[in-house]
Amino acid sequence: MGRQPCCEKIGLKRGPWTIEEDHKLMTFILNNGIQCWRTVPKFAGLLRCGKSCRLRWINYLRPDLKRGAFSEMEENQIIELHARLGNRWSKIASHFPGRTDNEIKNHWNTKIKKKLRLLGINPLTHEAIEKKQDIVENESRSQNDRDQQEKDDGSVAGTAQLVSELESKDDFTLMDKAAAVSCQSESSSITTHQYLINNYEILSRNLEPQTCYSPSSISLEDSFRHLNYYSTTSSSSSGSVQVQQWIESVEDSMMLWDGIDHIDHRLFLS
DNA sequence: AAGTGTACCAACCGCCGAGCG
DNA sequence: CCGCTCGGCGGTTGGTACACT
Repeated sequence: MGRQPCCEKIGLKRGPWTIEEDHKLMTFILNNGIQCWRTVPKFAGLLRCGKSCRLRWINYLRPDLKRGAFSEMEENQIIELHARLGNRWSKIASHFPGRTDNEIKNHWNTKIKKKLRLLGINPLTHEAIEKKQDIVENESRSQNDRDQQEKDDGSVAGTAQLVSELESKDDFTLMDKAAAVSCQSESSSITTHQYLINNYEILSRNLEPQTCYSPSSISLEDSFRHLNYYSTTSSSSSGSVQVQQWIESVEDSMMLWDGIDHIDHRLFLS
C-alpha cells in the first residue's frame, strides 16, 4: 500500500485561523520542525488538515516572511518574470525572498493586472490589447518622425518622451494615452514588455497618484534560516536581536500571545 | 446613516507529479 | 508495475474593510 491518508476531513476545523491555533502551530514547528505535515496538526493539538497547517505556515506564520507593500522595483520584477514564466507563481516567488506565491498571485490579480490593462497591455500575453490598435495607429502616424528616431537608436527615450507629451494633452483620456504609448513601443524595435519595464514607474505614478508605497516592514530575512544556530549558541547578540525583531513583528501582527514570553526565552534567548 | 459596490487577501479546492509500499 | 497518498501548485471563493452614493 501507499502512504497513509493526509487527514480525516470529518470533524476538522475550517475557515480563519484563531490566534490560539496560530500559537499552537508555531510553537510546535519551532520546537519540532516539520517532518510530515500530516502529523503536524495531530501533535500540535490542532483540529486542522495538514494541508491547511502547511498553508498557514507558509503564507502567514513563517518567520522569514517579508510583510508590507510591494515596492515598484518588486512590481517591475514580477511583470518581467510573469512575461517569462507565466502564472508559475511559485517560480516567480522564488525570486522574492520573504514573499509567498499566494501573496504575489494576489498582488498580480488585484493590482498589477489592472494597471497593465490601463496601459493597454494584455496581462496574459504581455502584448498590446488589439482593440487599442486603432487609437494607437492614429497616434503613431502623427508621430512618424519620433517613431523613426526611436527605431533608429533602439532606445526607449522616444516612448518616455511620448509619455510626457501625452500627459500634457487634456482632451486625451488616460487610457488612450497609455494605449498610444504602448503601441508606440510596439511599432518600434522595443517590445511592449521592454517598454513597460522602462516606463512603468512613470505611468503608474500617473495612473494611481494616490498610491503611496510604504517602505517595507522590518525585513526578517535570514532570521529563520539562522534560527537553529542562534537558538543553540545564543551567544550571538546580533542573532538574538534579529530573532527578537521577528518576535516583535509577530506580536504586532497577531496581537498578544499569552505564551510569547515562554517561546521567546526557551527557544531563542536562553 | 444606510445601502451598495469594490478591493483586498486569507483560505479552500482540486489537480498533478513524486514517491512510498 | 500498480495503487495510493503527500506535498506543492494554481485557480477560485468568501469574508471583511473601505469607498461611494
